[in-house]
Amino acid sequence: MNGRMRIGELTERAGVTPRTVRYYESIGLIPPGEREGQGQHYYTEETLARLRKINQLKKLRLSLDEIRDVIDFYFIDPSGVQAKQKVLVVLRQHLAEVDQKIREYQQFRAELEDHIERFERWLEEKKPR
Amino acid sequence: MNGRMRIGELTERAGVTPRTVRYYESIGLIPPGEREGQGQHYYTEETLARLRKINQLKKLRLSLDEIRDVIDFYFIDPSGVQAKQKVLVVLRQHLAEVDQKIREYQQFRAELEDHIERFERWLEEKKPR
DNA sequence: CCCAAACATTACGTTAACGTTATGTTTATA
DNA sequence: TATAAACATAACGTTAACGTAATGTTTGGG
Repeated sequence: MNGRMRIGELTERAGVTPRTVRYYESIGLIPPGEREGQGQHYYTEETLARLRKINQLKKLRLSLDEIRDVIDFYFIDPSGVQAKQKVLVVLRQHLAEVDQKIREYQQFRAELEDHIERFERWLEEKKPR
Repeated sequence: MNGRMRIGELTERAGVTPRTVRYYESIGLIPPGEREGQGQHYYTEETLARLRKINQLKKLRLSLDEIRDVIDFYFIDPSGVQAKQKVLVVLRQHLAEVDQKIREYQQFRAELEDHIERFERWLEEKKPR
């Protein structure tokens, strides 16, 4: 609950490994943990929240590239109306993409069911009893 | 229509590349084409049928590993019952996975809509005209 | 016999997202 | 102060399904 944690606490609470955190830092997905001089890195609650949001988006099969395109909009706190409207545009676009993916999966699901039914009917006819 | 074709005819009729044929040979998905001494390979109609069956299963999004688990039954078991039962198991498993993904996407869709609505309400209150 | 296609054989490349050593340093605690 | 646990860094490894040179050999037609 502190604002300063090391990588061990961060990764445990986020459910990722240190390797993942460092990889995300290297590709600019999360900000690098601050360090005092040359030693270890310290991370904030906001970075933890970012990691959790990244995990959410990963579950939706977004690539890290795609996540990088949208992640900031979840954490910028737009002071003005224009900023919020920009966020809205991105979120709506995101919604459209998710709807598209849902349609694609449902289409594939239908094809799968069709195939399964055909297999079942074939087996029924061949082996009545 | 002969029983002896070289790789060019095989790949053209199967709709794959020579690289694909050799890769499939290397992983034991199709039998290696016979050769006279040291020269070129000759393939049979059965290998062509195998390639076409592989393509069918790939359209069902089976991995080559999964295909290798079932492909032999199409050509060894004359009734095809065993093969179809095995394929059925794999297809049902895929169906369950797809259903799970659809649920995840719908959950995320709901969260997104919630987010969007909150933004819209904020903008309405702040800027009612 | 000649030559262009077709074929064969290596072997490195590609993409994404980290895992896994290997080795050395820092921190916290007794 | 000693030392174990935690941390840092570098670099090679992994998965899937082939693509893409690069180089050499075989085949069929004229």
